[in-house]
Amino acid sequence: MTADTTGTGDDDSLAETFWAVASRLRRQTQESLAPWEITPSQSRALGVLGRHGEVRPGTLAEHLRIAARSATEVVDDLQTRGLVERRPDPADRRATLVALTEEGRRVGAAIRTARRAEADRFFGHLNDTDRAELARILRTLRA
Amino acid sequence: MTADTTGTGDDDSLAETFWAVASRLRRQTQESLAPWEITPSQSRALGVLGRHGEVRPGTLAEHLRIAARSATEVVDDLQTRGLVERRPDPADRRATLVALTEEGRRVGAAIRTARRAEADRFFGHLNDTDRAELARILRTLRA
DNA sequence: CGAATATGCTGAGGTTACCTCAACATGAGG
DNA sequence: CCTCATGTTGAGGTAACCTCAGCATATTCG
Repeated sequence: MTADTTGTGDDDSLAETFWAVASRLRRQTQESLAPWEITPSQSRALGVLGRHGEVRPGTLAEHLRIAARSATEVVDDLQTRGLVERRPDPADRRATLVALTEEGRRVGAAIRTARRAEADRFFGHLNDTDRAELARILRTLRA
Repeated sequence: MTADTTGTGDDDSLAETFWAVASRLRRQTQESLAPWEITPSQSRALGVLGRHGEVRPGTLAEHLRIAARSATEVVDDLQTRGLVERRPDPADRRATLVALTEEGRRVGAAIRTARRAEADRFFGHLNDTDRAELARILRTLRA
């Protein structure tokens, strides 16, 4: 994974600055993930599972915005790592439910904490007003 | 390419909001690139070449922050599309210089314009003060 | 009810954008 | 001129996606 996926080198418009910051944040986030040897995708999946409880691969795929087939793969990986388990969906015998294992819950929580700490560190360089301003402005851009 | 490469699903801290915005911006940028059927990497390379004139593949790689070998590939692609050409480096017979063709210059400029317009549209939802604030705050985060 | 059709998962195999490693040519310093 | 460094590229690998096809089950409808 490299710096700036979006096609901008090093000049200086708002967009460029934005991507430069994004790149820094991504790098830092990635490092904070390293201790668990988990890929971003996997971590994302853990997040979804933590928030939604057991879900079917297809649903997971929607949340991750990837194809259903690809979710199967992510689940496979997490399963070999012992972080999730598959069980039959009692409501539909075609389907499978993916659920966190005890270990998965533990790791998921640890990651969430680490990520939060790391984000605080990152945005901690700002004073409170700036942080609030940034949040407000970003929220309007998110729409 | 998917939404949020960094492993965060859908909750609501500053970081999450930031990535949500990033994702929107990336998507939009990508669409604005579509007419040229050019990948983000290639567009990045065109940008570097536009800014630096002729460079060696190795130098290009540094700017793109990818391995030298991978730069060779990007150059190959641009060359088959007729956007760049390779010529021997008169100063060092091991080396090659990569330069924009006329067409490459044309396309590069067009892309730059499109990208700029698209960024204006994106950040245009903000009023002038907010835009300035955002720029300032992002610049401090870039450090 | 039974047939047609839709849905959920996954095997097989492809693509893209990277990577490393080794080969080869040339440059530079002792 | 011999050794070591440097620049590019062939060969081959990987991660994270993708589509398409197949199979099992569910749902709908005549």
